[in-house]
Amino acid sequence: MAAELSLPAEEAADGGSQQIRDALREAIVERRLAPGTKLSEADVGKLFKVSRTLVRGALQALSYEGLVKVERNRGAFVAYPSPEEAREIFAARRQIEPGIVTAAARNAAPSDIVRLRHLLAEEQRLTGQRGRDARRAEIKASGDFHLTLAAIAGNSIMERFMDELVARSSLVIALYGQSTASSCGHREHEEIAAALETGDAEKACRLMLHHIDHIETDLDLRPKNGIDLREALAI
Amino acid sequence: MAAELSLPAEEAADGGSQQIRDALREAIVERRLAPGTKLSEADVGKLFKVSRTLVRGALQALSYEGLVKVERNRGAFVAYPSPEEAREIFAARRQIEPGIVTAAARNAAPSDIVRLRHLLAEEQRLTGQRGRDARRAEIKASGDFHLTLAAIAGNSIMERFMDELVARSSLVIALYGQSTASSCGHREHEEIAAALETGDAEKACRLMLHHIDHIETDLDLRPKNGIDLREALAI
DNA sequence: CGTGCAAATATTGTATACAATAGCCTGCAA
DNA sequence: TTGCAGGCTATTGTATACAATATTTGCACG
Repeated sequence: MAAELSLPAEEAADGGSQQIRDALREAIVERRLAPGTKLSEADVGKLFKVSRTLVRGALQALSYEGLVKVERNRGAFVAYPSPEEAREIFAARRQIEPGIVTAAARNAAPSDIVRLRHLLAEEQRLTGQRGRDARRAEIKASGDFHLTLAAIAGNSIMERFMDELVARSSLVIALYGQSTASSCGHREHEEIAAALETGDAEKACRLMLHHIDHIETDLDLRPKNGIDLREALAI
Repeated sequence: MAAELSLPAEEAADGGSQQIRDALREAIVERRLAPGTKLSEADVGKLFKVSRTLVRGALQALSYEGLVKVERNRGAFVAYPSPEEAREIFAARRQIEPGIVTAAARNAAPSDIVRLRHLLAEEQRLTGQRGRDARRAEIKASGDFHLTLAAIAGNSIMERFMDELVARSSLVIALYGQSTASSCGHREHEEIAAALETGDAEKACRLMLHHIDHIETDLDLRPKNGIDLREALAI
């Protein structure tokens, strides 16, 4: 019933709850777990061979970043963002990302540019491939571009905000994206990186805003009513 | 040992953990709980007459918004933001709040302006009073001004981000604020509200940035070494 | 055949019990 | 007196047990 969830067995210094959180998060962001999927505490616990206590902690954590919706006495579900939420997510990105790229343009060291270039190359490579796994990896790489920008910008708080927004965007695209093409225009990422390389913050900013617009334009934020039905039964 | 924590007994629809979280949050933001204070699970549990389970949930939640620091096998402490963190918090606010006021200027209905005016009046009233309680209430009112702006802006995600930033700012001011005067220049809030009332988004934006600058200028972000010492022993 | 109630089942909410780790205190030796 | 060693206590980490709440199933009745 539950999708396959690899447990990487990589132990961090923090509690085992963190590992569950990370595994679930990755599965959600990479869209292996569909929005609306129920995450039963007992089931997840059995998968990871831990008690419900730890699972609860992980689910609660994920609910704080909006990836999981917990309903009292009903359980946890992979978030199923409404069109309204989707709009808010992208509105938030439009408010936040210009500041990020501006700061990134100011801070970027040559090594940062290299890092970005590597990401873009990887993304490019994956674009050429076929198959579900390649698509997943591409989704991840595409998100990582934005997250790397946030890291370069050098404000860990903003970075965390972006983390949440990118993850939730992935859910939204999974639900409302219509173009068969990749999640994000890869070409636009390249242009942004180029602007950053030349230190042209203003241009990078503008490109980023266009980029976000393009992503959102590709969404079909419904009149669909099939969604509501499904939401009613799944959530 | 622990400061007095009122439990308002107001039951929300959500779990009892939420009430503990809210009570602790309020105590931290209003500076009744000093940064660095240890929050023992057993002690807090006894205060609220609940098991450690719920307390843990609350503490974990607070750690997600940066108000509490949880160290593995050591326990939870009221966050003790470093000067570096303080700078990041205000940098984030400078990146976020202009967008908020711009959106607020666009969205503000007359009733919103009324709400802001009420807040300002309350703030004004409290400024005139003396005593710790008045000071606490003033801190809260000052923060509420910024939060209300975020609410008016109409993006619940940005609102949550601001929630976190305002709360953490309160901690920073508690630690590094030096002016005996109130936390925030009250006068500046009034000017921002006035700009909003006339729909002058550009002006409101500019005033907000100045306002944030003023708050940060009032901080003494150390060469102090007493802080490090205290941090070493308390955290 | 459909509807509504009721017991049964399953799942979550909370508390408690047990395990593991950290910090402290005592006592001994140099 | 100082420094270290060892166990001792206190606190957190995790698992389990019990309680409360939803959901489902089955049956009776219209």
